[in-house]
Amino acid sequence: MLPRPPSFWPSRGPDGAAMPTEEELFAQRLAKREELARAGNPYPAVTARTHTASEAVAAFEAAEGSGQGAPVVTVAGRITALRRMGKTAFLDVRDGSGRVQVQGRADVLGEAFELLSLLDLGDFLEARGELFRTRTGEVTVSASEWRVLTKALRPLPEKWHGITDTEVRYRQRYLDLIANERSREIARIRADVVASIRRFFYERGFMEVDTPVLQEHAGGAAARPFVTHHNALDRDLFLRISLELHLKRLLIGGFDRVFELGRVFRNEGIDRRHNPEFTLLESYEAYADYLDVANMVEALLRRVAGEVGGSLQVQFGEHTVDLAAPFRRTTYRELLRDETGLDYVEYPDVASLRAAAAARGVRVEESASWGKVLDEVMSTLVEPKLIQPTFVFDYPAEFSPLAKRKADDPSIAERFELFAIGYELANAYSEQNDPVEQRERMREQASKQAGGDDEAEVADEDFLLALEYGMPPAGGLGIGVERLVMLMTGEASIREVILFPAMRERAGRDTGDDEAGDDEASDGGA
RNA sequence: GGGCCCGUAGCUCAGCGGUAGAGCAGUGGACUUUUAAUCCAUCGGUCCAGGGUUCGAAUCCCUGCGGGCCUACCA
Repeated sequence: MLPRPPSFWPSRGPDGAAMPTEEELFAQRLAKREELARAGNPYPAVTARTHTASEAVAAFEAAEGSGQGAPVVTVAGRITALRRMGKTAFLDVRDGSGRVQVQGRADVLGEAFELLSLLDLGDFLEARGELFRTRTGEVTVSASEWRVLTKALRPLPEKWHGITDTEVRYRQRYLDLIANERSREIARIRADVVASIRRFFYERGFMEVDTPVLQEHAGGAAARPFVTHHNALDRDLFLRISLELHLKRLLIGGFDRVFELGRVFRNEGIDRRHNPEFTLLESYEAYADYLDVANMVEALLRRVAGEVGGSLQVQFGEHTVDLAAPFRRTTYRELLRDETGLDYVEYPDVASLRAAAAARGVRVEESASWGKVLDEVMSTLVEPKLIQPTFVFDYPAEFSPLAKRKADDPSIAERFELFAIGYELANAYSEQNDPVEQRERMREQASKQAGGDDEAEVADEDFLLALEYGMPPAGGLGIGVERLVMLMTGEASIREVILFPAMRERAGRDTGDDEAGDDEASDGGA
């Protein structure tokens, strides 16, 4: 359960009525805050820190090694443990670099020692003093002076079980980060993955760009968009579902290598693998085709894994994913035939294909198109088996409207998807740059949409106009960053790799209390 | 959307038809080298919400809210 908002801030007064525990804890800390304020500002703007926690420890060890005197340091951080024992106290102080112990002694601190009783776990503290090593060997700051940098008003999660309630972990991620080392580690790995991706593309001469999130048409993928409204223009706009069509406009504009790491939004369900907003990496390279892109993706994954985890053998559950060996390469038709015995060229119409799918236990909606049925067979029967990185080349052109057809077989698109640990990691094409063909394909999709398929591509006339000016042949790539991070961390849920995953709206707060709180607030001046 | 599981103190959990519990945190006390400090004492509950069954409900039933997993949907 979540803490309630401090609607009780206007204290209910010392009427002796039993206060709820949480409120009582809050009130105690508020009182300590007041008392600290009498001795100085409990929220000063500047600190006099000279060393991070880990720097302080290192400085002492260096001095020790060279026989110099013990350094005097000022450290600052959050109090994560507090051991008071009569006339001595030990505090664990944690900052972004790590932890350092601070000792306070009555004979050194005098009156300031008594004020230590106003400290709680969670407060931020600054302490200055000489470093020494305790009897148990720990490098410690012997405080000659200290002050509070931030008084915390709510208690931190319990010190060794931490916080496990998944809901609280997601809704109050800061508590999760305080309590759970693993959550901090995942966040860092994600940051490292993104940084590594950027370095990779920079080194290859790609330019990073930003394209609009609010769009007239949400194109470039098949997904339901979010709709919003622009008041001044009095017009509905869509949140983008991909980056594709704007990046291609940049190829037309003359930038040969562009990429974007951008948030996209898809109005779909939420589950272990899907979050309504997620980060997409897309890159476009002129004068390259999808085979060039495949080679690049392989290099990219190795690079990221090497930089992030140091190993090209990535553990995922019971599986070890090997990124070092050349990735398996197969084709859509061959893979499907090998895994299910279904050769789709033998089923050119929906009815027969549907029957073949049903014979293999795959059932689809009545309205499903030929491509949809095929995709369903693939994703339920084949994709989950693709644990090791596997390139699947040459998708049916039917459901690849933005890809170029193969020169020797127009029923096939120059497209590949890369799979690992059972799901799609990357999707790439030799990009369709024939404006006539592209217009036909988009119109086809648009009629599907008119026919009730609200996830079909929309015809983006502005994009088609751009295409008519000529786009160089190019290889394009899309990678779901969260899925890549899941692979790199071994996490099975996308919510673990998104700091603030989408959650339902919180339940209405306890009846009556909010109104009462508001009344008190509005009556506050009376 | 469907199925299963969960919701008890600030945190982690026990209790599962008969007076609401433990550890940690808090408060008071002892303690000048602790580090899950220790020891003594103590405060703390809308048992998610609403309805029902029952002499009696945290416990059983129904509904709702929130969460998790599975499934469906999902380029």
